Amino acid sequence: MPELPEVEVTRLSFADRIAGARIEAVRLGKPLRWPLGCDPGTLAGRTVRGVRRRGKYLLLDLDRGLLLLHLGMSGSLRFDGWMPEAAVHDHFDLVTSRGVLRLNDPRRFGAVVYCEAEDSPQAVKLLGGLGVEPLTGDFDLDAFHAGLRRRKAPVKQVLLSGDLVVGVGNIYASEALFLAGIRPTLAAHRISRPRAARLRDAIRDVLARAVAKGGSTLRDFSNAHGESGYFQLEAMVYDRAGEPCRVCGSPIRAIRQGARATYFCPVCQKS
DNA sequence: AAAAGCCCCTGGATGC
DNA sequence: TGCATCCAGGGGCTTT
Repeated sequence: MPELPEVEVTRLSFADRIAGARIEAVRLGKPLRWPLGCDPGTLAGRTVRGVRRRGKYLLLDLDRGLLLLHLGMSGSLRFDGWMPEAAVHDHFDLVTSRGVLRLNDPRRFGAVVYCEAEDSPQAVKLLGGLGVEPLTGDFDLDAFHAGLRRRKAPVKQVLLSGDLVVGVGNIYASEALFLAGIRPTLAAHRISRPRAARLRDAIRDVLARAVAKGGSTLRDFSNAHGESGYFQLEAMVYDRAGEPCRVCGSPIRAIRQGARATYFCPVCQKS
């Protein structure tokens, strides 16, 4: 479900409220993708310093150690002073002095992992191979173009892999490639420098606009306040197979790349 | 090193 | 109405 915009919108919706909170208890539901990695009881008494994001991971900094949170395909967080009894898909509660942070995740591809430090083996295994953050000054054109040039896979797959640039998932990969006028099947190494520049700008643009719209709510995404996003209404191609291109009117085409749907306009994205 | 497949899991939509 | 099949916003791991 959640790509960079949804994760960032989630972060923004509770980071200020949870900063400074004292952890009182941890409640676990059904197992998530990985075990917590520590005795839940040992977290009581620690303080949440703040919340950062790296790619699609959220990092809850504690006064000692940190919690890595991932929302997988179907996860969402809530943070509230009052929380109802845990329901079927509520699998993690962080009970704090300022409220309960709850992870709801029907498919359980998400995870909450405790690490002693950001350079601990567990943290490095999960975060170490990640590409650059697209919304910072680190998203350098030279490095991006050089990265594309050494990959022969279709550019859509390279964007999804997350080892060049992070946070671009299945919705925003299709959207960014449309904005850049690039066919998703084009081998990454065949992208010229000017087109790489266009693609970089398109990625930044679509992600930033999606954050501003509260992310995309396709079926059930909501931020930690329970509010939906609206960017799906502005999608140019995603989930619009057969519908007219918003620029040229041609029917949007859907194909399959690596078992995942890709959408593009055959006219606006000639190559 | 890079690419392709597999797999984790549940629920909703579709088709017979 | 019931049941089978396919699909879904991710990504780590194993195999080529």
